[in-house]
Amino acid sequence: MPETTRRADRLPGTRYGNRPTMKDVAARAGVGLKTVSRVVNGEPGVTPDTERRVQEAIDALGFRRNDSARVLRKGRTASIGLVLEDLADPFYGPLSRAVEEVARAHGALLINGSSAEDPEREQELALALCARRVDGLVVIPAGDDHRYLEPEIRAGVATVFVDRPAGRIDADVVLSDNFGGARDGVAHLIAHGHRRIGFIGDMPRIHTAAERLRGYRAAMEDAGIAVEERWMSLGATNPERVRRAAEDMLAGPGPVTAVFTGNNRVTVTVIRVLAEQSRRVALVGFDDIELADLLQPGVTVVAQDSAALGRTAAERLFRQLDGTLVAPERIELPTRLITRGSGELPPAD
Amino acid sequence: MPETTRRADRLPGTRYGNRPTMKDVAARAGVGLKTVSRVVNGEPGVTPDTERRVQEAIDALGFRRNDSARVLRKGRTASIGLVLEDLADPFYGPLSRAVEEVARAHGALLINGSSAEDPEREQELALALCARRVDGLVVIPAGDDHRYLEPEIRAGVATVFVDRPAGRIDADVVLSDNFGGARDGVAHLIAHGHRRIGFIGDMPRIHTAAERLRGYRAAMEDAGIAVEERWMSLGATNPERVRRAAEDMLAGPGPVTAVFTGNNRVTVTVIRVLAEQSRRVALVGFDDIELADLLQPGVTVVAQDSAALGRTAAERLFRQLDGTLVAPERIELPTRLITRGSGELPPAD
DNA sequence: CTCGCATCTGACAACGTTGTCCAGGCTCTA
DNA sequence: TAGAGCCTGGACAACGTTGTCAGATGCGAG
Repeated sequence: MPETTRRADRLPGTRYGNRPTMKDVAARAGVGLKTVSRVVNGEPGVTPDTERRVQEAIDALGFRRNDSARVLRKGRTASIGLVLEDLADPFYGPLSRAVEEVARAHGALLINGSSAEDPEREQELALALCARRVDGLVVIPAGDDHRYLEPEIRAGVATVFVDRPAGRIDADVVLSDNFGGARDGVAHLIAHGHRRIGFIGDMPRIHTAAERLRGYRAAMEDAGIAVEERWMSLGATNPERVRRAAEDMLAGPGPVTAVFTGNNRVTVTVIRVLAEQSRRVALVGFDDIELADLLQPGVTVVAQDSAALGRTAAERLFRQLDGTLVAPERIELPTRLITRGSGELPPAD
Repeated sequence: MPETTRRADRLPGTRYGNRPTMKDVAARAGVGLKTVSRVVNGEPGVTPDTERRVQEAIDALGFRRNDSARVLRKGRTASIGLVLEDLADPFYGPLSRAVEEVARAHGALLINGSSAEDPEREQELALALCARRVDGLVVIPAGDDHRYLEPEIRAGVATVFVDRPAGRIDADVVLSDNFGGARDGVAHLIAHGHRRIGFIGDMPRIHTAAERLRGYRAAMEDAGIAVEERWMSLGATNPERVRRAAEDMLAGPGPVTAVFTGNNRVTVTVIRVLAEQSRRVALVGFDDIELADLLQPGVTVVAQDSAALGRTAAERLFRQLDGTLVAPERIELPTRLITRGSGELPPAD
């Protein structure tokens, strides 16, 4: 099969396996080094005939410009970094994709990494990206102290935080209205007659979790309901703990008649638990989930627009790079209550 | 608030805003350039006292090694590229994450980009990554001719294709058993008494779609069932077309009693359509979907392990870089039929 | 006290590209 | 035909790092 390449063809040994450089192209085309550079970059000042000869040499040698050298010379990498929690989480896919699209529109590549919710790993990753001299950084914080980025920001790395605010530095932040969204969601349950309402969320050291908890408390207080300690479960990170927490608050005397869940992962687990109950328990979840409308009953959620979060953050980042922006700002995007049935169930004591 | 940094502190003007270099560190510490390099890279041959002085200078200046220059000198970037179709697709999140974890274990960063199913964009992206001198490339092909990668592969860029095979070049490929999975899924429907079975899938120019279609045809043929043209819909890419296709094959004389869907997006749409039908129609879908078990009925699927695909591909890529591998190979991972109810419904004529 | 050796340090070139600047050849005009 | 001006092409330095190699320093042994 003459039309294929076998790996055995590859030149062994030397670095990059003897990749041709502009010098090689110049020699082959019989022109100067800079002339090749001009052709490659589409700069003016090359006669059509010379350009053709250079182009032929490029094609013949399979030359490809070395962007590392280019970056070293020019000082801009045309790439931005994205540090997020977990790409496998359905919440971050669209966000990442939105950031990528904006980057692409600005001719930049996106490098991303997952912090796995570990502050140390977040720092390690962010600094590795800075060492590559990304032009900017979009960070979904795992930690709560970002002073380690001070030298980078001072050195000109555009930085925007998303989903959670930065810790101890003054920087651009784009978030959802976690407090308001949670308060509205819980108020919705109260409006449908519930008073014993459970809350299952992430560790309060995570800003979004703390804000949503605050929203829950605010809604309850507004309604004059005293929250009992056992209605709340914080830091339920894995499905087993969420399950136990849900079962606990559904059992015993004075069980909850409704549950507010603090994020999509918790919601999914709680849906399973509720499906096993004989009694109908109301549910409102933070974050939308796919197929929520097809379940019985449909799942009422407080939805945030993760793509909009990413897009807004990335656009702001490039405006920093343009020099258009000066003062860091905190942008809060609204959430949307989507009623589908589960949040409208009446209390079943 | 003395503990925060304001962007206004940033030095204006010069490239990178005056980022300190090893030279600056050396000057401040009163040592030679190479000594700084040694400290930064943890090379031996530096007295503790000197090391301390250098470290102090590094901290004082906020120095961070410029990896672009390092790459230029060393020839390895310790980064790999991933070209996939759409990060927002739940199928690719875990795959990407798996690749990232393997890369991380090898001390490499992951740069990824979405091709949006456009061959031209795939090529553009892959070559941009090569220009950055990534050490390797994991590609989920959108196009069917990858000869443009020949010079790169020859130059030593490790390359692995995932999910779909490479076109016109001989390279490592990791895929799911699309043919077998689809055949088993359709056979499962036949075993439950169905004979008029619909197939809704992607454009057959996409390898996975073609294979799954082939599996459908094989299962039908094995059972001695002549497939009617109007039972098949190929190239239904957006929800509207899928919906129409499903409605068409469910209407008219001799409607299908079961549907096999070719990917997760199609499955989701078809679930919606079936939910509106008065008659119970059986369904088996390719790709698992979240909450499939909680629907009424649960959705029977042919599941592929996207994380395993990513992990296998990345591991193979690093083995190429180790020099452990020689001959390109085609690795096929098995799929798994998960029965949840929708695929076990009897025909309702 | 001096030599030799081991240890530590630094000068220098090179990586591949781009920006600056100058040389040479051409055209056009007087 | 000579001079001015324009256009094209190329020599050279610089970007920040690392590998090479030779010099400096200190210590112990003879």
